[in-house]
Amino acid sequence: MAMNLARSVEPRSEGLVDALREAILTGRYAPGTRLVQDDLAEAFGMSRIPLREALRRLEGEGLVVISPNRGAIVRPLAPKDVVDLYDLRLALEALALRRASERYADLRASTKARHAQARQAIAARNLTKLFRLDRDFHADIAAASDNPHLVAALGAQWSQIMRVMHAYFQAGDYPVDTWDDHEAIADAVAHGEADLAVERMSAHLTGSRDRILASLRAHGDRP
Amino acid sequence: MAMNLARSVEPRSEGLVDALREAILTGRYAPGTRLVQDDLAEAFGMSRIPLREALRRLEGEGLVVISPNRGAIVRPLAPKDVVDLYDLRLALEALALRRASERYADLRASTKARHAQARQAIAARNLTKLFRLDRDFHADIAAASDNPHLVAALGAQWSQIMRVMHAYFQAGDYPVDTWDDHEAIADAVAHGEADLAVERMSAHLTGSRDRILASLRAHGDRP
DNA sequence: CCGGTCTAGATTGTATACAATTTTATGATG
DNA sequence: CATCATAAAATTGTATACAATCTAGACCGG
Repeated sequence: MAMNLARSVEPRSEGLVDALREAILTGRYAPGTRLVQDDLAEAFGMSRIPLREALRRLEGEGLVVISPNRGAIVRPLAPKDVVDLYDLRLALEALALRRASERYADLRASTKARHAQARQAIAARNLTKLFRLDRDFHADIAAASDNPHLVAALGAQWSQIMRVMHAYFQAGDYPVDTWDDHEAIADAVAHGEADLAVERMSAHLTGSRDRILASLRAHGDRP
Repeated sequence: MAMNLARSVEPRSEGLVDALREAILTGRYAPGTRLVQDDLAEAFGMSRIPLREALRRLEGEGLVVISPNRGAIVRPLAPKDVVDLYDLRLALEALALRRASERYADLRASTKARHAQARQAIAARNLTKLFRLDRDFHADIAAASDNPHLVAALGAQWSQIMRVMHAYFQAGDYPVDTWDDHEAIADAVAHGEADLAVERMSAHLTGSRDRILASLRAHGDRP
């Protein structure tokens, strides 16, 4: 019986993947960083076996590059990646918006709630929270598309863009009109106006991208 | 000084990933199949350590699902996946076509060459070769987009769709007008007519998808 | 016959140990 | 000083062994 409410203890490598991914997305392990197995294994208190499996997992996700006999590094990022990623992202977000609009998905309430939270987070200079709120909006749209494969593709994109932001952003750079944009997009979706929603998303993403590229040029091209 | 022309012997797990992926894409390991580590390790003549790493890699690619303490299975496929995958794929292919059209990428020669090869492959009933020729066309468009992230996304899609085709196709079902479609699309791209290319691609993919869905309904819903 | 418990077998998870390879340090040589 | 050869150290790759967990079947009371 004892029906395992605590859920069988997950294998070491499970939580490890999440911890490593988190560290990579937030830039604690910056692009290009060498991931030495002995060091990481000691840092996480386990042997290299589960660690290596976690690295392979992340390799499959595109966050890590592994060269035979030479080890793993956090996948590097170049300015062109920013352009390419946003180009791809817009195509994915547009599809998600169209599918969400078809069913008049109403994300207005949750979007508004996040807007309020964002104000607090801005006041508290809580950048981590801002990232999470931003992600939640886009994740909601993805979920509303009712297409798990699209959700996965957008998730992969988000990971890369998160890395870009952490690599090229300074805390102050977070655009304040993000949350107004979100509300405008949610409005369009709720009214089934897909084209309008896509147009607004396009402006939103272009602005975000250009801000990253500008801050990149300002702070030096050598990230 | 013996400069390693033979390229350092790649680690066991490298070739293994390719071999496993191949087996999954061609349906030799059908969707839902349990991947028992001991069996696979023996089959490939190695210990479970490199094998497990290969499975993690494929998990990251979305080809395999691993449950803690219960093992890995080939990721299942449902009819809805076919719809979702093609929906996503069209968005990706459309983006690739637009970028390729911007630079008037001329894929007409290689496309025509493949058309000729396809005729031979059809005569020889070489289904594997047909798949490869089909993939090459779409890979060429992806490459012409000059966006590695888009290439990766399309590659992931192609993997899943390959699985679908092998799961739901009979040898005879390969649509013969595929190669005419390809030539028409390449023409449009070479003339920079992106909208036309996308329209043709849309028709091409819709036809392909519907043929899969039909053959699915015909041969029973229990793949 | 049904549902539940228990144990044996099968299977996965990981630490240890060692082999293979690459990188770094060293010194010899021109 | 630059360049190459060589040895030592660091690091990755994998087999073995064993612990942890799950699965299947035997058994039993109802």
